[in-house]
Amino acid sequence: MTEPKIHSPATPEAAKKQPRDGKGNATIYDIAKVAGVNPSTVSRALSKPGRVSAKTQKLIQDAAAELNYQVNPFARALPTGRTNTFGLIVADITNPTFFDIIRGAQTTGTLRDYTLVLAESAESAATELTAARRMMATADGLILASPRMDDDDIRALARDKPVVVINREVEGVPSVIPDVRKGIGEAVRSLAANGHKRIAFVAGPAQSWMSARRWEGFESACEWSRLEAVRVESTKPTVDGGRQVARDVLSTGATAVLAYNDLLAIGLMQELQAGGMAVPDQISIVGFDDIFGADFTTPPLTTVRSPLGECGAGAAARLLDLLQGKGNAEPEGTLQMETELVLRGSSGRLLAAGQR
Amino acid sequence: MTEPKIHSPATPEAAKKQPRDGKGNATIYDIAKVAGVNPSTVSRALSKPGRVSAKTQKLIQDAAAELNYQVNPFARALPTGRTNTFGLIVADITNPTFFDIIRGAQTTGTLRDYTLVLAESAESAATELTAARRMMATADGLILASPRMDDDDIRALARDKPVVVINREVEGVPSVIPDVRKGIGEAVRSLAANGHKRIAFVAGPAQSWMSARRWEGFESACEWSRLEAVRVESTKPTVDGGRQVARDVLSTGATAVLAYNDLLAIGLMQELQAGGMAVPDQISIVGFDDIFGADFTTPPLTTVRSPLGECGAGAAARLLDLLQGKGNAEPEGTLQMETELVLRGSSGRLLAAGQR
DNA sequence: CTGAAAGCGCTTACAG
DNA sequence: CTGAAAGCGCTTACAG
Repeated sequence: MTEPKIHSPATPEAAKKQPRDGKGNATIYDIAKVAGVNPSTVSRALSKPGRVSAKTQKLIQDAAAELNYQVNPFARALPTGRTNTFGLIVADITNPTFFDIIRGAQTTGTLRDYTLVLAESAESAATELTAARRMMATADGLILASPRMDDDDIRALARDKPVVVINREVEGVPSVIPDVRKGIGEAVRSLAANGHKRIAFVAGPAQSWMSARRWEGFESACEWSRLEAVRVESTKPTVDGGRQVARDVLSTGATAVLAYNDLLAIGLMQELQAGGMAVPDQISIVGFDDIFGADFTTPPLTTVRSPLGECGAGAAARLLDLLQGKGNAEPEGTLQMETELVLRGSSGRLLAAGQR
Repeated sequence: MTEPKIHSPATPEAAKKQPRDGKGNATIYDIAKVAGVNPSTVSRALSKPGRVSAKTQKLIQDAAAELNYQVNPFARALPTGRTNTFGLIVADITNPTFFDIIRGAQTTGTLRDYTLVLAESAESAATELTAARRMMATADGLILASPRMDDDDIRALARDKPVVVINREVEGVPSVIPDVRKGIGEAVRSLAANGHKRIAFVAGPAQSWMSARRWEGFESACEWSRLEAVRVESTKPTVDGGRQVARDVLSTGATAVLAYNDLLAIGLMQELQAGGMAVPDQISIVGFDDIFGADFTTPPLTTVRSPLGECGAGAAARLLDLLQGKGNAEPEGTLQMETELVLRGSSGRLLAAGQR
């Protein structure tokens, strides 16, 4: 009988890796050999400290350090099904609204030893769903920021693995949203205090969940302050959309306007100024979100700040709680983050013609 | 003899997963059963089409579709060591300079069936190295955008797996950088054509590789156009840093200034305007990068556009070529992307006092 | 072209 | 507390 042939079909890659830095990647078997224990003991020592005697623990730790051991995440993921990874899908990676959300999620993820995987839907519900499914295969859970897909798709995903939604409420799925009331209330009261009587809201996309909330908040705040609220539709929530809506805003006779978002507000302000109007002397403009660059304008934009970073961080915390079995108390509620008015130069008292 | 006991230690997770959506996750074994072939044939059909007869291929494809099969990326990664994942580390996730880089990398990654994993170094070389090592464990390769760590650390990483650097040149490591010459040349010629004689460069961080390149380009462009080039140091490359440097800029007597980046340019413009100066009538200001918001200012900022999106896309393409064994031709060279002047309102002809 | 088998590097229920 | 063993779901060299 000859020696048994050892197949090592998966080894060509390993063979390529070996020479890379002289010592290749150590495995728990290498550690076991050095420490003189069984590989399963090494596994226990490394993955759940406390289940192993202090002495062996140290032996193993030292061996691991000596060999410069790094766990192989795939090998770990295969039997457990967990990857310590969570996904975040945003509608548009170049939209500043999402920057702080990304950072917030990233930061709390890293703090809790989770890695963030980011994808973008390019504002398409179909792309979003594809990306989500793809992520579901590898990530432990998912955060959807301002998702475009419909509630049923979101619920279907949530049936598979934990999902947290930002900027939207979906029945049965936990969510984190900015509570617009406080910020809008402050904005409207500030305008009222400056003598404005009729103020306009420039709405966002018709299907936007958030735009509807903001309009509601606006209406009720105006009612409360006894101001006349008028509504103007925009074509798209961008700087360009803001420019296009300027005529309509003017024709309402409103002396102050709250825009669905900062981009609209900035475009509107640019167009009005180009037409010779003075901001805020002739018209006050208030944005929404306090995105990066909101203070680049002249005058800098007054805006209702959305706590986007906190939303991202809150969503991540929520998701990780779910993954780690905490927070069973209120797994499906909505977490509300407070908004606040950031008073800058684009809003103020109306000046009579003679004062200008 | 009793029935052999079957240990299934790794199954509690699977058991938890099963009920989730009624049918659990199908494996190649399930497909094999349905299609009536061996699992290894399924594997071949799914991972390298063409190695299997057309008939079996179809059989397998249909079974996979019917079972709604999704590969398990971890199971695939374990024997092959590949994950179809690449990492991108940026210094600051809220710095708009990186937005387009991220998007560019993301887009070409998705196109080539790779997933982007994003991390942030928070401007710290140490954090950056930690994040990089961590990513190296799971990703197939790495892109470093404006890395803060030193050349040796980068080379050490590159010894392990393919690495591509953006916005910096590191000997022995492939890189993608904007070629500043064309854009700066255009900017300086434009200023010269508008009658400026002495122009200032507001430098970025002393250790910044890019700032040094931009200053060099500025100097030689000025020499070519026979303009006097003066240099002003800034404390930090932010809007605030721009404000602080205004006095120094004024004291040089320059009538135009090119700033290391748009943030500095915007801060500088705000401070000068606040001091009563007219831009561009009394002083022209040109930024660098064309970040989001550069056109929010009044006047909108003239700037040298860096093709950041293309840099991200180019770096990703380069990395994936490396991973897929292409591009052996020039594995270590520098890929240069062209810059260009974006002429907006903040630069122009100097007006004599009487004309203002 | 296809089957049978070994192996990737971990984790964990089962016995001591 | 620790060892021996099975299993996670794939891939691929080896034989037909």
